[in-house]
Amino acid sequence: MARPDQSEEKRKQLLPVVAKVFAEFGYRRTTTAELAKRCAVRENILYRLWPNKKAMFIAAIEYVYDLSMETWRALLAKENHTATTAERVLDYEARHHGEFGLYRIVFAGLSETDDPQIRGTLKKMFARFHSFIKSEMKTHGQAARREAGREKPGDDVLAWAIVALGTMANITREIGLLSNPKRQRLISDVGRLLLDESVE
Amino acid sequence: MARPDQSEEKRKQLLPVVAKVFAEFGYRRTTTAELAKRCAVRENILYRLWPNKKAMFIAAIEYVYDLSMETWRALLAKENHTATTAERVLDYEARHHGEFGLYRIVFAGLSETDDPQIRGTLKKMFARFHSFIKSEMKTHGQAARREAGREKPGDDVLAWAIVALGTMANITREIGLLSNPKRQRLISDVGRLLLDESVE
DNA sequence: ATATAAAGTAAGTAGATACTTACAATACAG
DNA sequence: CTGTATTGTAAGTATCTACTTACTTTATAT
Repeated sequence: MARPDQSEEKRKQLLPVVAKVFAEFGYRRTTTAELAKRCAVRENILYRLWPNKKAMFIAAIEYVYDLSMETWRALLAKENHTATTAERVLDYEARHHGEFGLYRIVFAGLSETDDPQIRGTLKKMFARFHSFIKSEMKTHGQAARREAGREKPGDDVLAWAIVALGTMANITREIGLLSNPKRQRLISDVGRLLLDESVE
Repeated sequence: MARPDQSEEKRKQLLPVVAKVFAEFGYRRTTTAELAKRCAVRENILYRLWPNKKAMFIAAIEYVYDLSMETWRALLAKENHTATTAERVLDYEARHHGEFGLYRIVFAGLSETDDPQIRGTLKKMFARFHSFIKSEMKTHGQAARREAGREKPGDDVLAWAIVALGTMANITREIGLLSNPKRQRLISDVGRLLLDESVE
């Protein structure tokens, strides 16, 4: 009868651009006009693909998360007998920090946590990230016994790790991700572990 | 000649209210109209105390940070021979998470990191926070030898700690706080430490 | 070819919102 | 008392921005 609907393809095509703009400007400061301009379409075309700006943002969070996960999975698929998968992910993250702008979008989302949809998306994302890491820790565990001898972190780095715990604890509180007792354990047990590490 | 200028007192009086509103709504979503309403004054009075909205926000970050530090210092001043100062701060943080809304304001700030003033304020704040922790770690070090036996964190908690490292690393990148190599060490050295902890 | 729905263009609108202005009331130094 | 600077009131303005509407063009299935 008429032209076939290519909305899905168009969405896939524009999403990387949309995500990039949100990563650059955050949520509030990103205007639909700017989104349209960078996508080289008119605003109403964006509104045919997504119901509103919030939906565009949520799509961006998910896109950028999927992209990160894809990279990690590809890393893990590579055969490498000198390092566990968990180690490989750590090495990769240490070198390629935030190249997809994941965290800029996460921070933008954290400023919008009173929106239940955005909070829910972040929550799901962090939970999946965490369970991914946890499952990889098991693989690491089996190999770790064989290979001892790691770099000892200095006090400076350990102190940053403690700041990290405090910050993460607040993120999980903000998005309702961890229960109070689990958050307390995160700070006090791991914190104590790091404190003790600083003297041995 | 005329009435003495009481701007300084008024600023001090309104700042807690201003900080609370920013913590509730983030930066962009906080309107000057709402600020004025909650302060029970008219907008132009706020504009006599601060040149613009951004200045109000920066003042709020500093206020809330000072308040946290004050609480910690008070904690440390208390004599307590069963725990090191570092341990007391950890215990306190574990229990009283973000009661001053510090982190909500920090997240709001992280969405505005392309503003050099806001980025600078955050940077200074995190740096001071870190050096405070680092200096307390030394005190802890001397006491830790005497008292062994801490709670062993489970894999679940350790995995969250690794997520925390990744998140913190991105925060420090975002605000230009840590050099690339130091960030890499944060993730790989402490990450490895935590991974190995999960099996022993 | 042509009916039909999708893709694109252009302009507009209603509501926010950061910041201003003009003016009245008040308190204090002299 | 009184001139003066501060404090408070009230209204406004210029700009921005999420979202819409009305319309034209284009591609495709029959």
